[in-house]
Amino acid sequence: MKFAFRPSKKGIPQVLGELESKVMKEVWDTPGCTAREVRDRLRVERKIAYTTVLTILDRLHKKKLLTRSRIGRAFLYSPALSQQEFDEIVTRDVLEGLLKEDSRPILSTFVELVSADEEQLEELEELVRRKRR
Amino acid sequence: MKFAFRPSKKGIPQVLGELESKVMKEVWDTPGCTAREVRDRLRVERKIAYTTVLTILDRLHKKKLLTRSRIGRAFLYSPALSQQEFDEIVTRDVLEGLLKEDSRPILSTFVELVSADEEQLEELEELVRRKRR
DNA sequence: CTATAAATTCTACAGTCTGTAGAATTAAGA
DNA sequence: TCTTAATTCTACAGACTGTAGAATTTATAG
Repeated sequence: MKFAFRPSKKGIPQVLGELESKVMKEVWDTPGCTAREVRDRLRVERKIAYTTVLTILDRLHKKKLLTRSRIGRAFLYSPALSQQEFDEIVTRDVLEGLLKEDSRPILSTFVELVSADEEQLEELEELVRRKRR
Repeated sequence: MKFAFRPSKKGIPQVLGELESKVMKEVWDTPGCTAREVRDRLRVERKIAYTTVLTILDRLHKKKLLTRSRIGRAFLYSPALSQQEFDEIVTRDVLEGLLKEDSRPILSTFVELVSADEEQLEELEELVRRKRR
């Protein structure tokens, strides 16, 4: 995968477009669904053309985020990765991307941010301790 | 600032375009320089039109990454932030962006990546220890 | 075996971002 | 005032995303 991470957004839209994110969400919720199903579920929220959904599904497929198989005349779309796997890859890529730079300031900023929450800091401490032995 | 972070790139281009990055670099190297100076220095590497450089300087100015003041008919451009400040903001924004999500997997991926390097891990441990008291 | 309905594919346009640069305009100094 | 350097304006291309109509393909009902 090769993506841009938008820190100002929240959730999947940090990495995909808004509509792409919604479509991924639907497919994660219902693996093996058809374009029509996705379209119908998005329709609940707002008007959207069937072919718009098709285009997005196709683009996500080209990005290798969805797999598909033909059943009769329709495609069934499924996620290529679970959302957990996806999140994990994003986190890993972003952190690796950051750590290409001089790691000092990154470590210190990370600890600073984490320590805004006492529990997080304890968790971090525990993780470090475990690694250290 | 509001930017996209491209983990696959290295350095400033993780956040700015390639040419924008080079221009920023020149201005960081020589604060208070003119467009012509920047253009001349980029020219050493490859052919580039003066107005192209002007456009980039103007865009960086609009993005508030450069300040400028008029001297005679020309603008003098200076960085709005030192490169250290810039890097710091990027790191902070990216990490804050990540930490909007469930922090558990982020902490654990972070520790995992950091522990690829013994020294980094020690540094992290020290930082955590210091916070904990 | 063919017509119809459903599905896909193709094509296209808009808006944003970045790279690129010519044309027009402004203004300093000789 | 004229020349020339500098800026501003405008524009286009390519990537990415949102949007959707038109054309084409295909499954299946009759």
